[in-house]
Amino acid sequence: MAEIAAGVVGSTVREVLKVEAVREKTRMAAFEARVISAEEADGTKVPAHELVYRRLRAQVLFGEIAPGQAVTIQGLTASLGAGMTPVREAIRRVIAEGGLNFQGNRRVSVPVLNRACIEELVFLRATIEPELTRRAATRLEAGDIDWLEAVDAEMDVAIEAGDIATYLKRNHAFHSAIYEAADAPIMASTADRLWLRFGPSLRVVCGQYDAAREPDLHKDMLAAFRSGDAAAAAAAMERDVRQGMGQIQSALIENLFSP
Amino acid sequence: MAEIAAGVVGSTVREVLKVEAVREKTRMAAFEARVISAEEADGTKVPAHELVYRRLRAQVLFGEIAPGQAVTIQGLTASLGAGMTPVREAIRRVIAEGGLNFQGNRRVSVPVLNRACIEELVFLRATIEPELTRRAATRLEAGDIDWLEAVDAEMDVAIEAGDIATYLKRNHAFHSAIYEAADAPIMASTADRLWLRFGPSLRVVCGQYDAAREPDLHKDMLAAFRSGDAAAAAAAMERDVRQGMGQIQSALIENLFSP
DNA sequence: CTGTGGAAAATTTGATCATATTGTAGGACG
DNA sequence: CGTCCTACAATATGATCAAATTTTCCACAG
Repeated sequence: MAEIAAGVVGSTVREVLKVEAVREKTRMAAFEARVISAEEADGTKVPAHELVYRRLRAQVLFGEIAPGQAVTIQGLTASLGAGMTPVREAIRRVIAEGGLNFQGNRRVSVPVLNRACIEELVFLRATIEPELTRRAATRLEAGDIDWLEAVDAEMDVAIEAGDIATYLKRNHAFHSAIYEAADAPIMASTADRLWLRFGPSLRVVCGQYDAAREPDLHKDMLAAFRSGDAAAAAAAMERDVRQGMGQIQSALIENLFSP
Repeated sequence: MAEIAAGVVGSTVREVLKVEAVREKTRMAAFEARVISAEEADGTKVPAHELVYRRLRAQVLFGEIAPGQAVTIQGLTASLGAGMTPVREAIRRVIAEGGLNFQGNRRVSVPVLNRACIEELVFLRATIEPELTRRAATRLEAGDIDWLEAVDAEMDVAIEAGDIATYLKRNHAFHSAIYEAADAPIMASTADRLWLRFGPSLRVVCGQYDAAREPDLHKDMLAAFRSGDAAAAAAAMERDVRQGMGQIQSALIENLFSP
């Protein structure tokens, strides 16, 4: 065990992650590369603690670490090839964002959603995200909407192909881009933090429900953006939020006694 | 400087803070001691990084560090007598909560509010905090309301005496207790994080406006709690939020060009 | 003879620190 | 005015200590 760890630690996190960072020319690829790459878009170096944070956050957000599963410092130092200090800082950040739970006995794990939490999340999301959408609607330019449409199309392809990982990433990218466009950093970070709470459960839901049967509210939103109808876009976002959270709630109620 | 730091570092943060923790029998004292003490209420030890975090958070929240002022790791290791690792983790946590700003050139400072931020905060607070109050109203018991009333009374005394530090702490304690009583952890943590954003500016406001001239909405809230009128309590909270944020906005507009 | 309970050792994991390395800012110098 | 240099602060590592969990093993009752 010690020998294995020593072997991994030999190469820095920067080198390990550089290999993964497949740089492409499309905007989407650049968007994803930002999570993994050792360099920022402008070429400045990204510190290790930041890289570890982004990787860890993505792992939680996209359900790579299952709800209830424990996260250990030493496990991350081994799997990411980083030192203890950066890993520690990354974990603390994600805990502060609600993506991880700090149990009293100094154990850290991914929180498990219960019914009360879902109700809270529905209230918060249904309040904040439509407002962000309303603001974004007045600021999005044609090129931005084109990109949103492309992301949404990639999402549909992923659904068709049963590629859950890509579906989750594109779905988040779609929403996240709208929040960024709203030019309201506090609300955007608040909304993004909520995603960290229900993200881990989304993957569980995916296998259970046929999303294709529900109306596609992303399309409504895009149409509203095109016609500059902020109220309609906000309304579509609220329905999208309620639809998604409803699916999580249904799935969790069924699985309530079957972990 | 190095000599001074060395002198302080000799004693651990635990010992330094233990001295400050004047344990009393009143609930308010216990409430405050929790921030500083080296032991939890049940006697379990609190790790240094947690203590540093609480201290730092309080310093930001109550304006002991002014908006715009820089925060350095080494400064905190010296002033709190802790090692670098715990300080580092605490800073990351507060940054993740929005109480500190991580500037690209690896500088950390207390963010300065601008008009756009205040508008965001008004929207979020005016949405979330009344909802928390509504929930709290159905759960607060007579003893809890008694305590809230006592805290509010202490706040009035502090205002009368011109003791801004105590005023800010009691005001926060009043709101914080309501949020905790709402039994909605996600919403409560969201609301508490927002306080971290405008807290530093509250102290600036205090010197400028005569709060006594505005209607005392805490009293309305308490009356609504007593009569079990959740809607009235929520309405009072919303007015209280708008009143407070309005004062900040007025003060900042005046001082806009006079730092 | 076997299964259960509990205590103690062993292992894993977390917390903290001292120190080496790296990057940045601001001043000195051409 | 731009470039280089120095001092300082942040980043990152591995070592060390402490806490908690897991495993092991033995005694004893059934």
